[in-house]
Amino acid sequence: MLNYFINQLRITEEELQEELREKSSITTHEKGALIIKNNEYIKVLKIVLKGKVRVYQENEEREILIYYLDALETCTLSLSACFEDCKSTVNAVVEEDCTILNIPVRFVRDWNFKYRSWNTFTTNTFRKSYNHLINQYSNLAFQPLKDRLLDYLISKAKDTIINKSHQQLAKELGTTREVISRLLKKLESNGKLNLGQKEIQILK
Amino acid sequence: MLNYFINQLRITEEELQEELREKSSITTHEKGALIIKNNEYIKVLKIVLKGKVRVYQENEEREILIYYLDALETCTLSLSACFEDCKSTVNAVVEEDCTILNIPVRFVRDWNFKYRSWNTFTTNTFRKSYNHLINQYSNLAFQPLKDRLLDYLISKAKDTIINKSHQQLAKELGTTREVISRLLKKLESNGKLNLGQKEIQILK
DNA sequence: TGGCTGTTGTGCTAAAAGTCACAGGTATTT
DNA sequence: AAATACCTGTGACTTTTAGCACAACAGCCA
Repeated sequence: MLNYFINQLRITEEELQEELREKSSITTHEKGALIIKNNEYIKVLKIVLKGKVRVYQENEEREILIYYLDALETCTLSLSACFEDCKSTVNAVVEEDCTILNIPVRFVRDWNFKYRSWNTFTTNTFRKSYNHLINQYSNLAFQPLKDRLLDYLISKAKDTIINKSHQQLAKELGTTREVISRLLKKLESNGKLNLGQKEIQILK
Repeated sequence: MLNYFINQLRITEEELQEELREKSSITTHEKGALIIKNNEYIKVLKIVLKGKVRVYQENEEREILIYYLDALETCTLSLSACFEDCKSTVNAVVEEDCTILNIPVRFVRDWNFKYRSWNTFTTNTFRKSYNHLINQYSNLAFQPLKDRLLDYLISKAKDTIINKSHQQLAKELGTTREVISRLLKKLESNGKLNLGQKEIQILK
């Protein structure tokens, strides 16, 4: 499992491979587990080896999705915290049973200048996340909810089907259930999708 | 001017100081100049030494502010582009006459692993920008325009006065002029501010 | 002075999004 | 089968934001 990570990230330095084996730990978590909590100190960098994690902010009754972590992705906010002790401003919950690589923050910082492949990894993580977030931000600013909803469904559909309740969608898009239900109905009558019980099928 | 930058960023490596002197150039721009254009290739990293620059995205008639660059701040999107050739997705316009340090992208990338102080600089730039953007994003998602407007005015006020037209504010917040005019009137009658011609005074 | 441009105020209307209330459906558990 | 929890649909209403139209005023300059 760790070797998979080392290969995928092209970590060629023997010494870093050794450090990773020694200093990191691997944990598994079941769907629904809360693995990062708002306002708690971040002590380890979490990298998803397998499964899926949802990272979101909450505000009273509302939530908004920040990003999903898929296999081989890293929580950028934790990465950021590695360079300066700070508390988390987000929550992370397991969406699909997952295996996680945990690296104590002090090593992450040290390795950044010590190993070239690690430096590439952290830089790329920041870059990708930053670009992704800019897109999210500008969609939120410019696009009506209806469009954001459809885009979101398309991006999340595995082979055209999404198995999420309206309530879940509402939370991820930062709105309320009724609004989503109505928009979905409208999209259905426009022939964009079919609605079922906890199932949405994108057409075409 | 360059020495000021070198000092402020604690660039202690003699060799890097030398490279900076050799390879970067300094340019000056007047208020209103467009120094980064959407959809053009990014060839140099721009660091503001003096003055102020506004970075924004546009979408037909609307705009939305991404960030302001003040003295010693760096355009994070250009920094990101240094690690992979790509086009700009934003515009940058000079708000206050400014002096800019330009560093060709290839050096920025090379220095990242060569000089520790440069590595610290790029990492911190990413971190700060990422955190800032997360905040912007979550404000946009959770706060009504009225609150975002007031927060924005407070953050932009030099000694309680802002000299911007309603139209400008509307653009920076991604909305329209009439909406801003009305919200400002409401804030005025709630005793939060005083309105004048191209002048807003925050009270208390 | 008069014309031009940019700025601000505001009435009216509409669209988008959110809130409340309630009805009926489905799935699971006991 | 009954109870429970979740899920979906929808009417009626409010609030927020947007769009159009037009009036008034300020600042500049020819």
